[in-house]
Amino acid sequence: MNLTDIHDEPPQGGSGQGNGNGTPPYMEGLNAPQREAVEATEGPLLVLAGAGTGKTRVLTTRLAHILHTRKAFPGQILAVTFTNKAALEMKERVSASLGGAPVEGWWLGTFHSLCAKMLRRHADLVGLESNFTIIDTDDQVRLIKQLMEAENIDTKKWAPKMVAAVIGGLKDKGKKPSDVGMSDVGDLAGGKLLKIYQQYQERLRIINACDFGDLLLHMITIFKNPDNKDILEKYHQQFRYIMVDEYQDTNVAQYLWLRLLAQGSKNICCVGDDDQSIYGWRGAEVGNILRFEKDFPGAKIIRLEQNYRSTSNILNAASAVIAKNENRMGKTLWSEADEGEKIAVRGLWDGQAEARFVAEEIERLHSKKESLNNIAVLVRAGFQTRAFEDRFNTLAIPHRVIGGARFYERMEIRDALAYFRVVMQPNDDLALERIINTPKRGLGAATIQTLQTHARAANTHLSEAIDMLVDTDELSPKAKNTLSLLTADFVRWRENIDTMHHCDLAKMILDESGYTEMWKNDKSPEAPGRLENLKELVSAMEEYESFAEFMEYVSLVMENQENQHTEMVTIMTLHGAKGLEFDYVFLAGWEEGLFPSQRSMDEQGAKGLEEERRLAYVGITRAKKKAYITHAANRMTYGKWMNCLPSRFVDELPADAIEVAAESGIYGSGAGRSQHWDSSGRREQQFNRDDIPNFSKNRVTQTEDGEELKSGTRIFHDKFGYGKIIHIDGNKLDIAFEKAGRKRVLKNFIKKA
DNA sequence: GTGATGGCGGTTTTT
DNA sequence: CCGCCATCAC
Repeated sequence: MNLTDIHDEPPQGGSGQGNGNGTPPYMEGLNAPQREAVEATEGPLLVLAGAGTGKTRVLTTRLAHILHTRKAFPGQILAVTFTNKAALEMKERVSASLGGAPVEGWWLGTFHSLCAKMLRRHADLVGLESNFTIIDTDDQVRLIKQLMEAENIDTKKWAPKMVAAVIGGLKDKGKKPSDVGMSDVGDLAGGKLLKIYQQYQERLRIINACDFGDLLLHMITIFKNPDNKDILEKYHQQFRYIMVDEYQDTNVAQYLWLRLLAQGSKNICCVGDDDQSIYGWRGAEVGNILRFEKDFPGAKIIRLEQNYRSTSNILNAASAVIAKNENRMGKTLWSEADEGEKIAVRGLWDGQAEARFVAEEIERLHSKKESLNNIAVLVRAGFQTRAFEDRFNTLAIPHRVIGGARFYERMEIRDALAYFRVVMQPNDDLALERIINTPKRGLGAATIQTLQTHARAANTHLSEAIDMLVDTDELSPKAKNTLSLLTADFVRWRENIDTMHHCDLAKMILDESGYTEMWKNDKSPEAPGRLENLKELVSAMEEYESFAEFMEYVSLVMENQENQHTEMVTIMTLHGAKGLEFDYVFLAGWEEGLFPSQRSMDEQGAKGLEEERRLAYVGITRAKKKAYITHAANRMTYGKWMNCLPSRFVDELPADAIEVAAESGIYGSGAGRSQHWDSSGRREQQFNRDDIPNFSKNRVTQTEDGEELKSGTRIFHDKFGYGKIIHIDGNKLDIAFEKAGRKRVLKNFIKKA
C-alpha cells in the first residue's frame, strides 16, 4: 500500500493549542478530545474514533507521548494492529514524531505475529517445538480432508473447506476441542466434527505446526493454566501499556488474550469505531466494543467526532446511511469543511457500461491534473474488479489491483516455500506431500498412499516412514531409489543451514531439486512469470537475517509489494480500503444482492445487513473530495445475465447530498428504478444515451471524408491494419483489429475498408 | 504414473 | 464462465 496515501487528517485541529507553553511538538495541532485521549495514559480507555477523525494520529501520538515522557521503555509497550501495513505505518509515524530515530525493541504487530513471537518462547507448554511451522488455509484444508477421508466422512456432502472454516470459527471463539459442546457442532461432518477437530489438533502437534487460530488459542491456553502463573505474571510486569487498534474487529479469542494481559497494568487503550466493524464473518464481535465498559471497570470513553477528511456532503451521506443501523454506540460526525460536490449517483445499463463510465470520468479527472494515485474504485466482491481492469487496459489507464492472489499464495511460491519448510523442519508432512512429486519424480499416489498408511500406523511423520520403508520391499525398487536420493538431498541441504547464506541455500535448493528446471522446461505462457517470481522470492530473502526469520515473515507478514512510484488508479474491495482515503472514490455495483450481498443477508439476517451497511459507510467515508456511486441494471453472474435493482443503500442517501442520473430506460418503462425513486419523492434527471458521450453505445460518426462509421463497421488503420469498430466515443474508437487485437485509436487515422 | 477430458460447484470479505 | 477435481485412457 502506498503509505503516503494514508493520512487521517491535516495537522490542524479545532481547538488549536499553540506551542511555547510546554506543549511538546508532537502534540501540536491536536483537538481537545484527541489530546485528552493522548494524555489519558492510566487505566482502561476506549477511544471511539469515527472515520477520518484522526485515529491513527492519536494512537501514534499517544505512543510517542508515553515514550517521550518516559512512562515506559519501548519494550514495555504492547501495541496491536490488525494488519502489518498498519503496524509498519505506526512504527514509522512514531519514530518520525520523536525526531526520526527508529524505535527498537517494542512489541508492535498484529495479534498473530505477537502471539507467534510469544508462542515460540513457550511452545513446549502446548507440546510443540519452538520452530513450529505456521500453516495457511490451504494446508489446513488438505489436512482436514485427509482426516475426513480416513474417517469415511463424505467429503462431497461436507466440504473440507467448510469443516476447516467451522474449526477455525471455534478457535476464533477461544474453544479448544475440550470446550466444544454438541450445540457448537450438531451433526456437522456426519456428527464427527469434534472428532475431526481433535484429530486435527493431534496431527498439528505431531507435525509441529500451528494454524492462524492456534497462535492465539495456544497462548490463551498457556495463560489460563494456573501452572503457568509465573509466565503470565512476567508479561504483566513487562507490559505497562497496551494499545489496540481497530478494536471493533477483535474476535473472542483476541479479546480473551487481551484481557488476560491487561489484568496486569490495567492500562489498556482500545481504539475503534463500531460503525466500521466489517469482519463479523470471520469472527469479529462488535459486542467487544459495545461491552468495553463492562469488561474493563472504570473505563473512560472518549469520542472523536470531528472529521478532517471529507466534504460535508460526503459526511452527511455517510452519516445518514449508518444512522439506519440499530445496533451502534452512536456518534455524530461533524466537520468544518465545505459542502463540496454532491455525490454522483449513476445508473448504467450493465457492468461494462459501468466500467466505461468510471473510466471516462477518471480520464476527465486526470485531464484536469488530478493524480491517479488519489483515485480509487471500490467494489464489494473480488470478481467485480475484472470489468474495470479490462476497461482500464483498453484505455491504457494505469491501475493496480489490490488483493487477489497474494504473492505467497501463488503456486510456485508455495512450492518453493514447501521445500524450505521441509529443510527447516523434516516433520512438516504437509510441505513434504506438496513437493514430494514436484517436479515429477515418479512418486505417485500409490507410493504416497503406502507412506501415509505406514506413517499413520506408526503414529509418526512421513519422513520417518520413508526412512523405515526405504530398505523394505513395501515400495517399488524405483520408488525406493528415488526416495533415498531425495532424502539425501534434504539431508545435504539441511547441513548447510548454518554455514551458507540463506539466499544461496535457497537458490541451491530450488536448482538441485529440479524445481527451477521444471519451470524452464514448461512451455505454458505463465512459466516465465513463475520463474520471475521465484527470483523475486530469493531476492526478498536478502532483507532477512536467516532462513527462520524469513519463514516467519512469509507466513504472517508478506504482502504484495507494489510499485508505489508510478501514478495509478487503485482498484480494490471495500474491505481492503478500510483505513485508506482518496480524493475521488468510485463505489461500484450498488445493487441489491451484490451490495448488500445476498449471501450475507441469507446467512446473517438483519445482523448481516447491518454489517453490509457499515461497509457502505466505510466506502463513502474513504472519499475526501467526491464520491461516485454506480449501479448497473444488468449484470453477468455465473455466466448468466441478471436484472438488478439499485441497492437499498442508494435509497438511504439523503437527497440533498446527491445528484442522480441514469441512462434512460434502463429499467424498462414504468417499472423498476424510476418508479422506485419517484416513490421516495426524488427527482430523477433522465438523459438520453446519445446526449452524453459516456453513455453512447452505438453512436454514429464519420471519417474525414464523410463516410459513415458505426459499431461493426469494418475499417482500415495504417498501423494496425483491418479491424471492426466495437465502440465509438466522440473522436476515439475502440477497434478489434484482426492482427493487432483490441486498440483505441483516433478517428482521423482510419478509413472505411 | 502421467496426462487429458468432462462434470461440478462456486464468488464476499482475510490475519 | 472459470477453475478445480475426479475419472478415465494410455
